[in-house]
Amino acid sequence: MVVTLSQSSPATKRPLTLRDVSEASGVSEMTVSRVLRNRGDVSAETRVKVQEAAKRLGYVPNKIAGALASQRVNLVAVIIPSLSNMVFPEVLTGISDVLDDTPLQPVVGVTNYLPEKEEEVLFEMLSWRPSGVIIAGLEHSDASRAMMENAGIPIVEIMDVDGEPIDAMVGISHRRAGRKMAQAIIKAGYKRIGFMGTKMPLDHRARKRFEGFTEALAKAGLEVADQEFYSGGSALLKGREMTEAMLERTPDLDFLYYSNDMIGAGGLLYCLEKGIKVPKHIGLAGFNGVELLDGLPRKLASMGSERREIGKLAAQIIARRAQGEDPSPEDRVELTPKLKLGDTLKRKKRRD
Amino acid sequence: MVVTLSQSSPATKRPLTLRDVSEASGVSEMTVSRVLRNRGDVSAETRVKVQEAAKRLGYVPNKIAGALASQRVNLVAVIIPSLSNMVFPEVLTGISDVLDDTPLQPVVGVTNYLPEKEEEVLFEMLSWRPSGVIIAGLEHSDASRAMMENAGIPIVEIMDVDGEPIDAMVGISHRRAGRKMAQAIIKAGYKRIGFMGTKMPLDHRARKRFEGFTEALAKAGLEVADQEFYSGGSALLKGREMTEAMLERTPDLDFLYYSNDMIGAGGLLYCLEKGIKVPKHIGLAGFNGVELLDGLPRKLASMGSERREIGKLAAQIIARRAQGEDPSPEDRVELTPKLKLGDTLKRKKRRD
DNA sequence: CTGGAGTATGTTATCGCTAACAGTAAAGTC
DNA sequence: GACTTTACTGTTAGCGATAACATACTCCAG
Repeated sequence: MVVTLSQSSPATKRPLTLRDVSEASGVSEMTVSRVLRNRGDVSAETRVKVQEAAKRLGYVPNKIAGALASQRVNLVAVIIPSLSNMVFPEVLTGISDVLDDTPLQPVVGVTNYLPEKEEEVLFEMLSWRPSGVIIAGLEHSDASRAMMENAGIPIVEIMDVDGEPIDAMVGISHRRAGRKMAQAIIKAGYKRIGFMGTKMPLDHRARKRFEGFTEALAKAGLEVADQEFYSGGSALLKGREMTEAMLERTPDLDFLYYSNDMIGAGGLLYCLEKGIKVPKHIGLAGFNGVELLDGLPRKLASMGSERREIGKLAAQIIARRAQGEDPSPEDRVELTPKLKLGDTLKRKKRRD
Repeated sequence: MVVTLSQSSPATKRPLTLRDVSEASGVSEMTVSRVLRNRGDVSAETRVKVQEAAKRLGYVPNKIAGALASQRVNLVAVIIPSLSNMVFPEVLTGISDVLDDTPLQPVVGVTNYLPEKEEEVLFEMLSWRPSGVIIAGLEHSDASRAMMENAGIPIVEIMDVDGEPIDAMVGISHRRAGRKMAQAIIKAGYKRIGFMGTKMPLDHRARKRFEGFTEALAKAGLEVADQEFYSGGSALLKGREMTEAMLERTPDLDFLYYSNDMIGAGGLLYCLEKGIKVPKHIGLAGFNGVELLDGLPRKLASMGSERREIGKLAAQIIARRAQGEDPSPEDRVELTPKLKLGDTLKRKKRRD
């Protein structure tokens, strides 16, 4: 039933090598190599001859061998905690945008927020001798740090700037972001504030936001009136459920701060459904400024985390270094997250 | 300010090789190699000695060299159209789940739905001589097909089964899925049906669903009463906007079929907001069965696309083949998408 | 105490490609 | 016309690991 139409396949199962192309086109392997990499002088005539032969045979160069011989690997290791949080694919997009204009290629590794897994992935990646590493976060195991310090390649730690980087760094201050949001909330006159977020032992950025948040509240003589943490599951649903539970438990809350937009959106939908007046009766805010929010009935207050830009800048640093540029102080960049009040945070001071 | 505590680094910038470990531990390179790969007989004594030296020096093996020498590369190329559509990260999760228990490692390439880009990515990936390829879709350029046919490695085409695979295949029939949804809609008694989806020249699966859908409608003497296509932007917002536009243009519609859940959710939120009675006045359905739906005020009718399972099965095929197993007819798997009526599709026949 | 079967190591020859260096012939320079 | 320079092509020697094949040394059976 299945018709196998094999290409002008050389019958032999052995994959093609430079030698095959060399023989087919009557020049040396070296010349073939030069044509295929477009490097060095080759006469137009032989160039065509070789290209034809390569195409006809269906030759695919062996980068393994090429990399070993040239001591150059055009890969950039990108290590992130997760793919299911849309934030990271967006960083990747930024990285790709930049690397697409260079010979470099991103290779992604996922750690699931586990330091041991990060160590593993890092080791695995470094063993391919990439041209650089882009890795989320500033917190790493000792072994991971050591590996990166000794790798002799550019390392860019992204997303976060609250800490000391190994080499380069591009991100925002999550502590500052938390503070800024707290200040906006306070300024709007809210007083009884609830917090919802992920269980944070390993999500350092969420933790730092929370710390900054409580710190700024404290400065204003306030504290978080209730809090709840979740892990796993559908974030939108969790946001809804946690909001319900919290409002039941602590009915006098007048503001809910969510550690990410997804649970924030769940909370918002819940409030709208229950007819709770937002932002008058209860104010809401999330974090990240995800695109999804644009489609909600009401715009959730949030703070952009600049992830696309972070990806771009990180990739640019790697690209520059790969071109031989030296490390510079400009390789440590702090971006400023933009506060968006949306429709869920009052704009003027509450008259009370 | 920065304290650089460099490992007992050998001062030299030159990366470590097997020889360094060999010298440090007083045995041959071969023995070191054996210890590090845990292969062949080595005395417990030397094993420890070598491991210590390797750790002390911070040695990271060079897989480039290893792969070249052993002619084995434990990478699996995974080629998908996009990362921003949550569907694909979920497939990746399935793949990782399985490959984590093997020595194999996924490497992801993204094509942005462009055949030329697919060709590029494929070429790039194959030049690393991976142990297998998992690629979305059955439609590829001639050059891409040729490359895969000649690569001499297992190829698993995923997501779709409406077509002839190069080698293995795991997916659902999108044509059938479209038909099935149409039948459910017809059975529920809806008659004036609108369709919204992505611009489809290159999204073959969306196209097939639409074809199956219209085909089944035709069989019942119906046709799509209105349709609209979008591209780019926030899907949730697009869903909202398109729904508004369509209901304005064709007010007598009684059902809206969305080619994915995200725009469906946007449409649902719009309808709820406008007080349109769902599913009585208007029925709604999407496609994919994404987790997000769980958090919506009303559950959107949808059809699961089994993507996690697809990823798993595909990875299992590659893993088996990598172990030397021969191709088998079981390597072509059609999964059955499950229809979920949710709260937006009437359950009984309309009395009219 | 000789031989065969293990263990535990070392040696040698690639793997497929590229850097570096060597030609060789044609063209340009003074 | 001898001497560079330029344009092209080839030769040689690795890159850093592993496969495959030695080579020692045990240990024990017969």
